Amino acid sequence: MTKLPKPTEGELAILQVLWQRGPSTVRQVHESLDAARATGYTTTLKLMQIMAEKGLVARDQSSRTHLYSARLPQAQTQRQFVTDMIAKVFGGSSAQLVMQALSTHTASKEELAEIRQLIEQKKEEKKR
Amino acid sequence: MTKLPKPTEGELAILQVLWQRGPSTVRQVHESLDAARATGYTTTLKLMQIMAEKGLVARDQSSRTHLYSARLPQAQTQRQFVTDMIAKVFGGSSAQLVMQALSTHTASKEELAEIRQLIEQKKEEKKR
DNA sequence: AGCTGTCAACGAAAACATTCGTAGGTCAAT
DNA sequence: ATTGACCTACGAATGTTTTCGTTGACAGCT
Repeated sequence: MTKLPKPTEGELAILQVLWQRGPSTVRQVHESLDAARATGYTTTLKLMQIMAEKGLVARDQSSRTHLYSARLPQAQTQRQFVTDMIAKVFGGSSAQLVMQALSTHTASKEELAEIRQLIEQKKEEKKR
Repeated sequence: MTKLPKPTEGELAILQVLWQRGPSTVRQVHESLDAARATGYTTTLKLMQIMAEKGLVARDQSSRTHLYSARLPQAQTQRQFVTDMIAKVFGGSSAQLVMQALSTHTASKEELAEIRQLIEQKKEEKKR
């Protein structure tokens, strides 16, 4: 298993769509992106072709309009970015990242409860 | 007030040093970086000059060896990156980012307590 | 058969980021 | 006054990412 490269910004935007929609054609992706990125169709196509080369996406060529799907699980990519960011922006402190995220971006009551539960669990683990 | 551009990777590494050390010369920054980045002195210099142009750092030219300092508070930059990342990698869900960070990167007991406290506070706010 | 709209492929330009060599200035010690 | 160490400035090469124009193929319609 060759390690896949870290997606660039543009690639990330595409992955986001693929994760959300599941396997999609270039046109579908391009249209989903349209709001966020003002860019031509061939740009999206090219990017997706490059991603296929890199192995970031799988491509089904059986019909004329190819079907692309993400090869990386979303969670794994998220982990990669979080790790990177903790090192590069938070000087290694994951707690600082969490605090920053929590204090500026409010979560719902349910989410807060979920997070709290995770913390309790972590604390239990510490005791042992 | 002109909005400052998002720092690139290399710039971030330099900012990191400036935040930690306070105002520093190019040499000091370069030496601090040395472990992490295998790059020549003039590369660091150039990067810092560019950052000065962009407004990311302030430069005191009064003595021959210039003194550079970060113009952005660390917390503000962290906020910028977190916000960006929530949008681009977590599809807008801050809670997911927090969960991801907490579950893969363990924090100390004290930090966990601190985070928990912040959550309790948030929950109180929700009630009102 | 000829037209039209849609597609993938490709190549090249443009934009951006990183790297370093070289030159010229200043300062202090010899 | 010359040398050597150290500094900034500048310009150019390299590398990476993004962008798009053009081409040729295919499919459906008239």
